[in-house]
Amino acid sequence: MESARTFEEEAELLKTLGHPIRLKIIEVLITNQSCVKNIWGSLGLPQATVSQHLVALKNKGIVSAKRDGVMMCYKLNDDIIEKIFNVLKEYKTKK
Amino acid sequence: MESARTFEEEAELLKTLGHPIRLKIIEVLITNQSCVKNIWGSLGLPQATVSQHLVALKNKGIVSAKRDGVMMCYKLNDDIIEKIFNVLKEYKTKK
DNA sequence: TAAGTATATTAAAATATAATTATATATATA
DNA sequence: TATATATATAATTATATTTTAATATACTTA
Repeated sequence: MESARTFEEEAELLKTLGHPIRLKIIEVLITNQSCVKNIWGSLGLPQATVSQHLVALKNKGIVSAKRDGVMMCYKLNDDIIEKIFNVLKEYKTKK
Repeated sequence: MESARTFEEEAELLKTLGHPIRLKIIEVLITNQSCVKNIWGSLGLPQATVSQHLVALKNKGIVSAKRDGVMMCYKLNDDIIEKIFNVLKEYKTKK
């Protein structure tokens, strides 16, 4: 018998995705994997801010990182992120 | 020409969905529309808690309410919610 | 209209999250 | 080894969210 779902993990995932900067980062990573400098450079955001959001994404397993020389290269871990992102494109606010 | 997306609204939507109680409420509403008492009764949660989460969901246009006598009947507003919910079912944490 | 039921609102306290600035670490190269 | 570059971490401050309890409102029916 299946016990009632708690949705704890699913909520964590959505909550982590639910930040404008993190969505922008994900948009970048959907196209290509990318190093940190590339991300903050293209988004015009402070390095530390981006780095902290990347930590948040990594802690939830949404992205993973690999060192390449001086640079850390981030990529999306799971197809599910792109799927959610695509569903989101249909979204229009109804106030 | 299209200016860079801010993802403000999308982030708000995901952040609002990203709470375990609200996901439970949504799970109930995917099956049937339902009055408040039904929701807090079946989830075993305080009335005020459920009521406040319903306000949050309504403010984002995720649910809408209609009075039926003493009762307020809530339903999901947008297919997109069920789509996100379905994508979420594939999700397994990678720590 | 009084009493009961269903729901909403408010306020307060606890906790969590965010941005900024400063500093630290790791690697590469002269 | 000294220096530059890329990234991470920490501390601080500001803001937002969550929960709970108490109270208020709306409707129904006797």
